[in-house]
Amino acid sequence: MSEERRLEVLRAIVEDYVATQEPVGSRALVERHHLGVSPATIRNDMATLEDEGYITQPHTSAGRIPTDKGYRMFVDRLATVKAMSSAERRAIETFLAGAVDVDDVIQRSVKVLAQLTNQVAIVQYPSLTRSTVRHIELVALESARVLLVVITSSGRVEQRIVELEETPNEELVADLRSRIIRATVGERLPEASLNLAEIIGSFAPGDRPIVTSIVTTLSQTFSNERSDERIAVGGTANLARFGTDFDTAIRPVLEALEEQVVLLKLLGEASRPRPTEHPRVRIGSETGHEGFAGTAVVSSPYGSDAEILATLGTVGPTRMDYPGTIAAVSAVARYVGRILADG
Amino acid sequence: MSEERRLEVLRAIVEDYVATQEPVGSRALVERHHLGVSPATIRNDMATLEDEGYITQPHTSAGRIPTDKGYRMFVDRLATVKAMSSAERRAIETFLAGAVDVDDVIQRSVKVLAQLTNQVAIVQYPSLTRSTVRHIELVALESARVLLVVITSSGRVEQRIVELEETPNEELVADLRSRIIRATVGERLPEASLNLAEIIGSFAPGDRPIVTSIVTTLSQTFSNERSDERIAVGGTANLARFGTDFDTAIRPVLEALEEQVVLLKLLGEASRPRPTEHPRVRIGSETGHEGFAGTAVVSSPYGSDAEILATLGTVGPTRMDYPGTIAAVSAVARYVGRILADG
DNA sequence: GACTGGCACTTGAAATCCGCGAGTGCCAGT
DNA sequence: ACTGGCACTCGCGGATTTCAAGTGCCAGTC
Repeated sequence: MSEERRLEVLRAIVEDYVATQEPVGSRALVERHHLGVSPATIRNDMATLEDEGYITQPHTSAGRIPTDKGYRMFVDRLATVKAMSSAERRAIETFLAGAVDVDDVIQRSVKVLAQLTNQVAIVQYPSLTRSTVRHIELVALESARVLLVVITSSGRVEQRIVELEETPNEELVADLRSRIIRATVGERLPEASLNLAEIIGSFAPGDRPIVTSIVTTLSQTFSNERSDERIAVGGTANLARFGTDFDTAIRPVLEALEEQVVLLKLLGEASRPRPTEHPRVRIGSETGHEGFAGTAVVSSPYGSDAEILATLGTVGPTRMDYPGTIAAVSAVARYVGRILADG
Repeated sequence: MSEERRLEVLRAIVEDYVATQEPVGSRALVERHHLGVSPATIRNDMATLEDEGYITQPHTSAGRIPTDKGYRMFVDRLATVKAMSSAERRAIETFLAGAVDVDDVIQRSVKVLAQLTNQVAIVQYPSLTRSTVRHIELVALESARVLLVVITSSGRVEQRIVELEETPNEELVADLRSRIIRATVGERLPEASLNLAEIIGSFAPGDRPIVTSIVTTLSQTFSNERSDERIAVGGTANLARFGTDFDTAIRPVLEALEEQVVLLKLLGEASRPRPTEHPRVRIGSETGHEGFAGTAVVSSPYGSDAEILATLGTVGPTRMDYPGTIAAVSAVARYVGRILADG
């Protein structure tokens, strides 16, 4: 029996199972896919595939369903790339282009990704640590308060209000402002943070207290882990597709979706390994998260050629349309990256 | 048979049903609550209560469960207020006080509210239209771009970048900045928006194009509906409590949670009617949203004494712990209001 | 008149049983 | 290497039964 046909059978099983959600038997297989052989032959192939761990039967008298290993094989070697239609591409592009600010871009990305894939979509906000400083503004407010505004290359704006001991005079603020700008604009945030430390020394000792508290607050803002953690989630209504048993299938995912830490782990590792062309796919236990049996994550970094801003992706049942999902994630990542890179 | 005892029975039924999630029969009732009468007597009361529409039986041979009308009666006249323990109050307060910015306050509120109530929590961001302008800053960026930053009384910061035809000179920007500040600071956003319109005329015709595009962008920002629509949702894993049937019980709620419009309607109407001390409770059809049968919303406006900033609340099954939920919503609203009012 | 004990009746939920059919593995034959 | 045939397995759906919780009502008591 040929290795080649056996893989063809595996592909057929995955496709049918994804389409019907039901275990697929040898008869149905030959009927729907014109493999030129009889059911009995297929049965032999299936037995071998089962021995090799690619498929399994839920119970003796049922058809086969793919295992995680089976899906893995499908994704790696069998799936044919399914490009988005140009109409779809244009729809995504114009929908995203209509956004008014970064927040809006992210919101729209989540929405469009959820709709395209019929899955749960998650989009990480552009990372701060990976962006550069575009501009910084100091604004003296009433009663010894100063507002700090930081604009990053990705268009994100962070602000912070500093409470001072005494109201600083205008020249000091102006001076400080221009020095800060000189020291940080164009730098990546971690470097900018370092440069800031040196500024303090250049001021008269009398001004030090004020300068120090402003600079340290700014520095904290640059290295703020929390703001790296922002993530938007959408399409949770699609959780229905995960299965009927709430407690084993749906609940764990819902809980994970509320734990940014978990989400970040799921997304964060997407960018690291071999820089694949395609989005990264993790199936079942590959997600490294228990309760995610039966769940697969498709994720892709986004950004410009020069820098990766963050990651986005979808979470769905392992029995998903991989080619379609991969295409959608990939397309959305491309457009979001393009839009946010321009600012 | 006394009216008084009948209401006592209703209260007992609600409490037991909320606790056990199971229809409650006459025997169980007399056992758990020391009403000094026999099951038979209770049965008579129950028959009457059923005639009056406060309770119903799912099927003939089962116990009774409260109807929406029954819950309504319970909430209005039977529920005893359950204050939060001072430990709980302190926990809420310190947790919320740890927030670094408005965004963080909202995130934390959602989290704490969801945890306290074991329900889905929703918190609306402070409304723009109801706040006043605290400060406005214009910053000339590179290449004919100007950054607008608006700080509102509630601490929210909105920013927008304007692309101009040509780079404005510094004096113009400074002049415009001070006039804008004079015209808007301290005003509510809608009024500020009106005042802005008058500014344009006071500039030399040559400067009009630049002034106009800046001012109109600002004006749009003030009246931006979208930013009023921001809502944070949390505790969706608690949806499990809604019931076991995903499609009829959980799905509709999940879908509603993704539709800000719906959420806003649910929350938005909380502030309008008779200004009750307590949070507003809407039960089942009272939510005015189909698919919300079996669902109740507890919501409360928050803000300072002077102004209402926005609304927050929880969504849960009608069989919820009303006293506890009301207390939690009320407490969180109070603390969030206090924190955001200070800025 | 209000309450109670007793009793016949209803009815859904859980347990049990059964037949059907899809699907399998294996074997002998081409 | 493939195929047709066949005996076998076994879960699912439907029907049937049992069980017990709960009710409504009535006659009797305080």
